[in-house]
Amino acid sequence: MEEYNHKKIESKSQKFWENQGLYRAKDFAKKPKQYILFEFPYPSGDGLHTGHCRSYIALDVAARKKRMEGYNVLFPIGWDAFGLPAENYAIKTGTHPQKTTARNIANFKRQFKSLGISLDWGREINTTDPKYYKWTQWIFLKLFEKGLAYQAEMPINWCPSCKIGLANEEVVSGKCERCGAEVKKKKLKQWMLKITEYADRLIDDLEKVDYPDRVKTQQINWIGKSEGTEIKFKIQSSKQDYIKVFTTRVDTIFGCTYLVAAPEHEIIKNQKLRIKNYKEVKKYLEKSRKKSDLQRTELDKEKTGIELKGIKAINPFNHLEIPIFTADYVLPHYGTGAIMAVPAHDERDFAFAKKYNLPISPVIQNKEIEPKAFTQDGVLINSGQFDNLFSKQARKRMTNYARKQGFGRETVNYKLRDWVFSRQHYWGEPIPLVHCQKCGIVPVPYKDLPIELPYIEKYQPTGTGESPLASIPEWVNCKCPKCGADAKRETDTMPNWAGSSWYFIRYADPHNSKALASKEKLKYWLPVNWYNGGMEHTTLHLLYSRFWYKFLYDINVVPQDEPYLRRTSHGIVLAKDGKKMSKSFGNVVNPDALIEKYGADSLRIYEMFMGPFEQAITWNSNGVIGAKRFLDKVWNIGIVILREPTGNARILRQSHNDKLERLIHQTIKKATEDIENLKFNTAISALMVLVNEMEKQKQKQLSLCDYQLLLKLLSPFAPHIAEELWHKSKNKKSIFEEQWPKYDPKLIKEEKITLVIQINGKVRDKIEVLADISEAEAKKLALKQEKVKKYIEHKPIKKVIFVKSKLINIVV
RNA sequence: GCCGGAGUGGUGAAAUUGGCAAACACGAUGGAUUCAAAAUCCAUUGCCCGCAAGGGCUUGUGGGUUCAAGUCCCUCCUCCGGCACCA
Repeated sequence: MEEYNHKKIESKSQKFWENQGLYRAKDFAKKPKQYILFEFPYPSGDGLHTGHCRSYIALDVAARKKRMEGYNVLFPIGWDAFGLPAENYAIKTGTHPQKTTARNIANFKRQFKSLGISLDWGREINTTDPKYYKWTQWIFLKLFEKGLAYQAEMPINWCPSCKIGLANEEVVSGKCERCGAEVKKKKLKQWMLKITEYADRLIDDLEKVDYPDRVKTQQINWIGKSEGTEIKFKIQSSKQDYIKVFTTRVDTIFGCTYLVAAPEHEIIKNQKLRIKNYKEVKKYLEKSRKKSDLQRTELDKEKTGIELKGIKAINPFNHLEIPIFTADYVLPHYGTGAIMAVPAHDERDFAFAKKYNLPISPVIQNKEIEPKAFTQDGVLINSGQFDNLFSKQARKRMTNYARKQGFGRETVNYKLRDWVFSRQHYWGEPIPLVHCQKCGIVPVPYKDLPIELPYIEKYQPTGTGESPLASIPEWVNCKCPKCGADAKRETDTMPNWAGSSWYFIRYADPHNSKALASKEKLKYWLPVNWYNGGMEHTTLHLLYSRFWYKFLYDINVVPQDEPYLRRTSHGIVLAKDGKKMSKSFGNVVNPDALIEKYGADSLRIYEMFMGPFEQAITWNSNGVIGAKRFLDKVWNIGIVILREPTGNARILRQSHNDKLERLIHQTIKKATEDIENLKFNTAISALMVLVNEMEKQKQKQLSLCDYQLLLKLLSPFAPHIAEELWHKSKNKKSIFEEQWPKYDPKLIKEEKITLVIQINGKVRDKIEVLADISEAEAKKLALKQEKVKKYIEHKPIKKVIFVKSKLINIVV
């Protein structure tokens, strides 16, 4: 057996494909279209690692198969190239992000090509290209025009020593990643997008699409719609002040023994003079201000809080005066920023009440509340006129009552918050707005787009929290588009998510300078048929892009209101140490060396064979050896077959021996279905079984027809070697212009099967029988078997269970 | 704390969805080939008892349903992923 020369073959096939232009998607072709998409990569300086490759290869397998099935396939790529690492690298080294990015893209491109991914390079896009971000800015202006973009004071992470705003990622346990200083919150005016306006549609329309249940569940939970009641609690001996709470359990309100307000709640400021322990309260507020939301979350084991002494709230249902606390486990941006606490029927309240020795009064009948709160629905007690009602009914009546009395109403809350769209960074799309003293905020006219990022030499932060753009007067100073007076540009840029929220739309028509894409082309290509990406993007990117797509649908730009018909997600590839592959852990496996040593086809086969695609898996480079051996086998069978004179009867024969024919058709079925269902690993193992059988028969029974069928089935996985062997068997055209094989259901059926004989559910014997044997016959045969006789002896037969063409179970 | 997913040989895993547990690979051991090695080929490879024929056990734990459970139901344990304490 000889090894095939993968280096020679792979570069030869790659050149052939490039010359043929095989993977270029044709606009408006008559064939049915198929739009296959993976999340476009951020071109980092580390290049691709074997973890990235897995999902690209998987979609490439799908794309290649779809082409052979007669589809006009769009399989595009681009670069999500704005981002923090390039900017930080620029601050450190002075190298312009544009240069770094170009260098990284060239490296990624080389790697994609060396893997043999069948991308349409004619549609490559780059989010940092002004021709592209012109349309990102255009979409922002449309959002602004429709009132979906607004400004609000929002806190950012602020490092007082670096004098720079930090991303969450740059804050490591409350400290600045670079200098270690304590990170503070700093309030800044930020641009926000009203994604909450789309919350209901983002939930409801999930019904229209084919996403895995776990993805749908995550999105629904993230949006977190909950219907409940808002109740006003008056402050005792205060005319105007009150605290509004939101609750889904208004039925338990008679058990409310205290209120908790978020540290940011205005009541603390408003009642400052009456709060007797204000000094201590202030200390608590300062402490909690230093914590991120995440830290507040992490500290759940030790719930902290402090009573606002001197003021009391009045429960409007039973007029009891109850204490008010502030605690940082209550977040300011959910609901009303304050809660009513019912320790008897809420676990968190229960723990808090125990810690601070607060009364616990049950209002649901006959339920144990020790040692744990009873949190389910039940029949009300100690609730005045609402006694004996069941929770569900009580919620309705009590909400109605509150509305009539004017201290409450039915309301809906979402966990989802509006999208903070401003970044104080250089390397992002400039927000196309102008601040004019006279006219206020003025949008840049559409004809003046794009507002290009100026090319700068210094990336140092300004120290004021503004983006580095603020320190370029030539760029900042401009004329107001409305009145012509001196004005200043907005210096905030957009987040990374902006460009990635609509890139798949641009692939339909990437060079259009008149529109983000032409209507006709959008109609032809959209929506995306199959979108694969990581679970880590299920709640942010996926939701943001669905939001933008719906908005673009509303303003009549795109033809549907859902962008992706089918979403799948790959499991991450862990490094040998069981951790995520990451440069900081130093555990990254680069595909280049593996391609050099074993070839791209072997790497591809292993990546697909290593385990179930949707499950996380640990990388092991040794596995590539098995894949290489498999391909060597395919190569060597080919050598034997192709050496035979073409006139040879055996070689020409269409039909061969029955066993092989059956196996071939079974393999076609398995491979076809498995690829569609992301079961690449079992598709390959089926191919291995077929190849092992062909190997045995290569000298006698195997025909060229059989072998070519194998090559077609193998071609999506190992395209280079399949193409080469296809050409060796006197074909001029590409194997990818061939039809995907079809199986004959009649030929799949086994004639004979092994029938399992069980006695009392234990396997005792096996017999070869015709596949369609009847129960009576099977029973007769089974009872004749020596072993069976031995186990039955003289015991009476109680029952016989017969599963057609599988087993017979005799119960004695 | 909440949500989601998963626990099967030395390793990655498979199991037609309730019907022969361990397919297909990696690794290991023995043999062939070789001056030698690599590569390749052949054989063995879940565990226990047994010289053998053969028998028993086995899918994180404990229980249940069933003629039959890796698969369904309940208990507990462990690991992975996500998170913005969702009131």
